[in-house]
Amino acid sequence: MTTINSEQPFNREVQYAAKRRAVIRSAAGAFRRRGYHNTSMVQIAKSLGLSKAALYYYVKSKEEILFECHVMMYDAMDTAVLSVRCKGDNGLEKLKRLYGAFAALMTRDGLALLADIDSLKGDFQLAVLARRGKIERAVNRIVERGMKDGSIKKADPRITVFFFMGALNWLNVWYEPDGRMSGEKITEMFVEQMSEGIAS
Amino acid sequence: MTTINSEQPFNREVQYAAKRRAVIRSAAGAFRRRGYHNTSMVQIAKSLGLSKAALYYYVKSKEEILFECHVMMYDAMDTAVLSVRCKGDNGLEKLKRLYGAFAALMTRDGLALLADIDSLKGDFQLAVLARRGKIERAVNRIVERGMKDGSIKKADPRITVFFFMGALNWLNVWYEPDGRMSGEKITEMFVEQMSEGIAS
DNA sequence: AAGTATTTCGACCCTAAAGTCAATTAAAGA
DNA sequence: TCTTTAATTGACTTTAGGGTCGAAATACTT
Repeated sequence: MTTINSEQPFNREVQYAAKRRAVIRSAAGAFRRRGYHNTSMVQIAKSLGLSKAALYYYVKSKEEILFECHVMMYDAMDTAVLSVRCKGDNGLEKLKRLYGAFAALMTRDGLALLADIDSLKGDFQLAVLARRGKIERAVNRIVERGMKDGSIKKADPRITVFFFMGALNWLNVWYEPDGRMSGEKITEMFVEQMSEGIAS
Repeated sequence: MTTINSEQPFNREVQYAAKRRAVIRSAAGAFRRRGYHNTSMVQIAKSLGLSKAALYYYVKSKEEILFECHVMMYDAMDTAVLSVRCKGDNGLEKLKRLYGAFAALMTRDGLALLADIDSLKGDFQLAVLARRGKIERAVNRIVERGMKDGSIKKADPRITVFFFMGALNWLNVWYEPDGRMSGEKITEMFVEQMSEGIAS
């Protein structure tokens, strides 16, 4: 049973999981570029050199792929929130680092913050809404903290957050990895722009 | 032929055009709320008290509806650009008024700046891309002008425009006409936020 | 090499929803 | 009231694309 292989990275489960992740990531890119409904399972399959049927060996449904795309992004965002929380900067500094981390997820890691939440039904949608709410609250908390400690100018935190998170979302739509401007540069400029708009 | 009726607003052509516009507007709202692909022709029809077949008396296809939604918005934006151009303010003031006008189109007039451009094929898509480009260039020009006259701080104008236009786009997603905050208030705060981020 | 488990595929099924049409109803004009 | 044209419909056709299945291929184990 438990041979030496199960300790190595190339046992069955690990490979299965890796391929599954590849499916999700590839689909995420296609969804970002063309949208969920304009991307067929056949297209996703072909871009991986597979047939459509093979896809269903790794995934239960197209909706599940979309769900996992969201989960992947929110996992990464949660991590970013965690990594920012501990350090002892003021609100603005925290927010700048967090915002930069978010932007980097898109420009560097190829993740996408998909808006397509209405294409998810029932529990899938509820779960994603819950995670989005969690992130939103975390960002709100940092902004409020910044308003208290005087590093961020006072305003309605919800609108402030909607504003610069909206800008980030739009990045999904127009950003092309091979564009003339590098992801790092864009990230940097976004942080700058956000920060200039809210610093007191 | 040309009876007195054709001078009145209730002749045939005018009514036809009005109903057609009603179809587009109603669909635009549904597209904004649930997305293009999550809205069926039957839903659009029922929300107007019509059958699906009747819809096709006013419209050639679902894609045409989406196209007209875009056109309606870009017409309104073009008008806003025109109305801002003549007056002799500096770049920042022009931009503030334009941005406010854009936001008002969404919060007051129920128009939507739909992102769903990939659901349009061929000439439809080309036409919309052309109009989007035109608006983008107009906004860019104002920003550049503002950077020249010193009212807007120097930076890459393209990124700057993407940034605050993205925020505007995101408004489509979260704004609900019956929400706790009024459209006027939101518009005002958006202008403020944008302006703070770019004024020199 | 044989046997077993995993992975992949071609061909098919099924359904939601776009789109059509002949027939009916409502409205306008005489 | 009769005629003509506009507006609307129920019932139908079509199709894209998600999802299934049993068989074939490939990879692993002994």
